[in-house]
Amino acid sequence: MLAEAETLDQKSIEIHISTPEEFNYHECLVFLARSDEERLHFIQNEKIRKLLKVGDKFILFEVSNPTPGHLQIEPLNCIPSKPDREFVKNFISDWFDLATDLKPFYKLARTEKLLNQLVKNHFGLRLIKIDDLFQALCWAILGQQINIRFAYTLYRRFIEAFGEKLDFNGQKYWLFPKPEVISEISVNDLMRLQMTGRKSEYIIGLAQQMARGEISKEKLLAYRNFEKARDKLLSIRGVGSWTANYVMMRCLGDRNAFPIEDIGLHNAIKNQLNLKEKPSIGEIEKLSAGWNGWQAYITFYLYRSLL
DNA sequence: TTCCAGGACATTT
DNA sequence: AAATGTCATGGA
Repeated sequence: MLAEAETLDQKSIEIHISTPEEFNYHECLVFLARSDEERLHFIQNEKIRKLLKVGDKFILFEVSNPTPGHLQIEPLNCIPSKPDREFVKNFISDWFDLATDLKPFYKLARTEKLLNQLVKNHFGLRLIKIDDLFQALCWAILGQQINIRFAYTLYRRFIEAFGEKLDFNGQKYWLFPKPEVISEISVNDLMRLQMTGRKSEYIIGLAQQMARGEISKEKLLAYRNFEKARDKLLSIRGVGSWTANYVMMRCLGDRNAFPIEDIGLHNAIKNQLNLKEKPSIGEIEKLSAGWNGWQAYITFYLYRSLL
């Protein structure tokens, strides 16, 4: 298949996306490269490879930033149709949150020491999104009350056990498992991966709700009201305030989402301000009084500061 | 070995 | 309502 593609003009199948002024590819790459257990994208030589499935077609592509101001996306395993190219383009734009104008955030940052440091250190970092709602919720549930490193181990095992994959030139590229698959497995199937009984129940219950169509990203976005979407998320067993806000931030694009109970957030603030102890929720509420509209971005920048 | 980790839920006061 | 206990395992 590649040979066939190579006989064609490669330029004709490349996709280009122009990037805003406040965009730094490398800053985003550092976040994406934070774990070697990652299976949903593959980074090598500043290039990102990712697999998507559109209908029943696999599309494997490579993202790079050859010159400032735009991203280049090169399909590797196929010659996508025009609608598929548009799909990939939209996916990348959402993944790197390219549509958000960061100028007001950076203007706000000049007024506060904490924000000023973050923006100075990570200029151009975008809030890396998790497109798939089931994936975002599972990742958050896995991350509850355990260290991120172990959460990543569980995440990798889950993907390798139940996800689809494409072999391409000796490398495996994975897709996140589908709710329809996970809704059919047993708690023991997940406990074998070292998940706790609780987490296993949460994830299977969630998968069943999503497989039945009771919960979907489309339905949540159709509310056009983040409060209602949050309430719906909170109705899911295993989803509390932290998880709901985390998913609002990483998947649904709510810039006001603020997982204020987040231990990582607490540690990041402690580091940035050289505090002796982690700040209390009350202290963070005071500290964040002027962050309206940018809580999600600030949280993401604080996560980045921990790497 | 102890304590903690990007919490949620059930139980007890 | 608010505090306390439980889940449960790897990592530092």
